Amino acid sequence: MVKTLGLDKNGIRKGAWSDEEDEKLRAYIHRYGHWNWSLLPKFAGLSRSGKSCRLRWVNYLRPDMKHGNFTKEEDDLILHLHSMFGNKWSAIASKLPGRSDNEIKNRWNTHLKKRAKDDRNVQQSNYHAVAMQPKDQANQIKSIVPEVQNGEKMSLTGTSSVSPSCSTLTELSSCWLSGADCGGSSNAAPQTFDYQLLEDIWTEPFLEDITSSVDSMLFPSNAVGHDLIAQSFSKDMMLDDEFSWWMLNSCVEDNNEFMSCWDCIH
DNA sequence: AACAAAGCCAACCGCATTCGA
DNA sequence: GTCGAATGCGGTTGGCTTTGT
Repeated sequence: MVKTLGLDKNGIRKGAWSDEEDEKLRAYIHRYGHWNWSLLPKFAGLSRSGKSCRLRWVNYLRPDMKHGNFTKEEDDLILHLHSMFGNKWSAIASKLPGRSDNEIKNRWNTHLKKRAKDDRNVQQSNYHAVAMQPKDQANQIKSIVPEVQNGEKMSLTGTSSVSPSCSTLTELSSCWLSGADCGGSSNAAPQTFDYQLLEDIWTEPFLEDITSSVDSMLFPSNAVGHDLIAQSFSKDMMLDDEFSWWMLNSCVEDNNEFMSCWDCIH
């Protein structure tokens, strides 16, 4: 499971850490802290590079580290955060106390990447199911939602805040299911849309699938996951903060701007 | 039982960024 | 402003373990 032990040309040890080395590093940092990673190994009596010591501490020896299997809630949170941050493992790790970026990265590559791909496929097939519905059902929806028929942009606020700006209900569904903004007036502050109204409209069985897909895209599928996310974000950003969502929405078209926007909201 | 393939994860490597002289 | 050292980050590797044949 670990790389074989060896020495490089400078006599620096490589490969798996022994219990003795762990104890030396732990004891040293406990007493003096990690004031300088480059000099630390010398003072701690370790034949390791500073880099290696730092990695060992950050990924394994830190006292607040959790060891063991990931919970479903943690998996859900990683999936959710990865959809926002991409491969920004340190950013994701900062939202999961006790887990290192390396651990999360491994978790993603070995388990969650496949699950995320499967989820996307499910969402796409739901979208196609909607697109294949008869015209009269689409007209029925339009007749109930005059704002949509008139081509006005709309967005969601409230407990399930998200603010795609779309001109038709189908377009709106498409945006939700793909996680994309529809474009248009993305720089405008969102108008409000009653989520309850949406539920009243979408009473047909096929539409129930959509609403659950939308929910699962916006949040992980279980209540505990919701709590975790809420805890994770509560310090930095309120999910139902309309301004925050508007800012994110207006930046989300440009991934490079997204991160700076995220920092800005903080 | 023996072997191969896939899964898993600790650790390494190289690059980017930050910091201090 | 420049340069080198230190630090941090993300991608990749290597080898042990588990599973399948």
